[in-house]
Amino acid sequence: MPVSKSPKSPKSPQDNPDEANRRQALIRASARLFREKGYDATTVRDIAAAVGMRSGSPFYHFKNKQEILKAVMEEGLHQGFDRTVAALAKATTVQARFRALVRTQYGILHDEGSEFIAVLLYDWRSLPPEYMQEIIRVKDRYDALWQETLGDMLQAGLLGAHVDPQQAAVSDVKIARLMVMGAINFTVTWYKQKTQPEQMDLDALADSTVRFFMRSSQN
Amino acid sequence: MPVSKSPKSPKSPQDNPDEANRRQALIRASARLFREKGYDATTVRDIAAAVGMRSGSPFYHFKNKQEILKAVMEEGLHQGFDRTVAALAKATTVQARFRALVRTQYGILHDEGSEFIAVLLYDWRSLPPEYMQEIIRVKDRYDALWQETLGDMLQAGLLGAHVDPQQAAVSDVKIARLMVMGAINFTVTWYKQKTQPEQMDLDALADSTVRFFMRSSQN
DNA sequence: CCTACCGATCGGTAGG
DNA sequence: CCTACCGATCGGTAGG
Repeated sequence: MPVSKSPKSPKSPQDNPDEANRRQALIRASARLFREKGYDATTVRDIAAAVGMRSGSPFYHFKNKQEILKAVMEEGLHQGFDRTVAALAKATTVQARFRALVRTQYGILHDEGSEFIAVLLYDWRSLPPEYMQEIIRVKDRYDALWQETLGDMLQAGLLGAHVDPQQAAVSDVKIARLMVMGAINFTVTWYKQKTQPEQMDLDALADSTVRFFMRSSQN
Repeated sequence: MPVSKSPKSPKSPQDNPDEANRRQALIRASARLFREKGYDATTVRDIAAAVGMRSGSPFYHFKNKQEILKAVMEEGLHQGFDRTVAALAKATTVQARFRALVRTQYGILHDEGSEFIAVLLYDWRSLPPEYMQEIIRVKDRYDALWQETLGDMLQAGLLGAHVDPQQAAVSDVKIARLMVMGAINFTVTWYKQKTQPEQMDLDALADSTVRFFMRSSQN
């Protein structure tokens, strides 16, 4: 029995490749718009127009606007996780892993077409509470990638200003992660790419960041 | 010629103390609501209700909703500036000035009734572009307070992981400020006070932050 | 500052 | 996925 050719069942988006593509297009366009104007200030009509649909059609792919936000955040966490794992895999030393984490996070936050995590950071409050748990669970796995490397750094006395490796506590690792990731994530509020020629690019920004946080060996 | 007792001229809010009070009440209530739900998700009706007014009455004090947002941000910058200057005045050493900056900023961000700067950080995008210039000018003076102390710290080799005091460049100070303030400001996204008893209070958070960023003398 | 209201917009739906 | 639409809400105003 051949599968019907007309896409009439939105039950499982993965079933029909065309439908999955349209769904992905909606997620990408939404991420861009949310990042630019914010979730609340972005209209379903804006989203529809961005992918060449009419105003009611996004609801064929998503139950409501909040589901779109959730999908954007999930996409961001999955992409971010994958990119981070891939970057870590290529790094051999602790220092290299740290560099990889920093540089990758900047890419995740500022690369063109990579607006998902910025949306998560900006519009977390707009996510319905019943979705938060689910997102947090994925985010925890993400944070764990950092926690491990930062813990190694602390124990080797390579991170921060003057933490004594001997008495590095668990809470120190957590604080270190919150400070380092906070500093990096906060760049979503001020860093603009491709504006001026003298503008720091992401490589330079990552270098400066690593230099600020990481102790050099000969110190 | 005696001044009319009935408040009928909203031209200069400072003229009538009652009017100025109501205006302040609106700003404070708006800050709390914006901080909680975001600017877009907060209704003028919400704001009015929070101070016991009817839905149209806030427009007696403000031209429109955006003016309220601007007023909230201005209030935050002025309060923040004053608190920071006062805190710095009491500090004698560079280290003490750094501690003062960090602890004060945490208070500015998380004290009850001090939601203004958090709103500025969260809802910057919602501010009409024509107001941004004005706010940025005040913010620059604010940042300058940090820049000076952080510059001294860098030159004394007291800040960050391994910056060589001999070759500290101007851009290093700026990066240092962006990293330190970024880490602190980003706490608006995760730090919650008074939830659990084991929850770090602001003093502990400030201590951890200082310990992470500042080099101790005997290092 | 209230009453009474309006025009516009927005998320969402029915029915094909 | 489109057409056609609706109910609700929202920022803002007139007139006192």
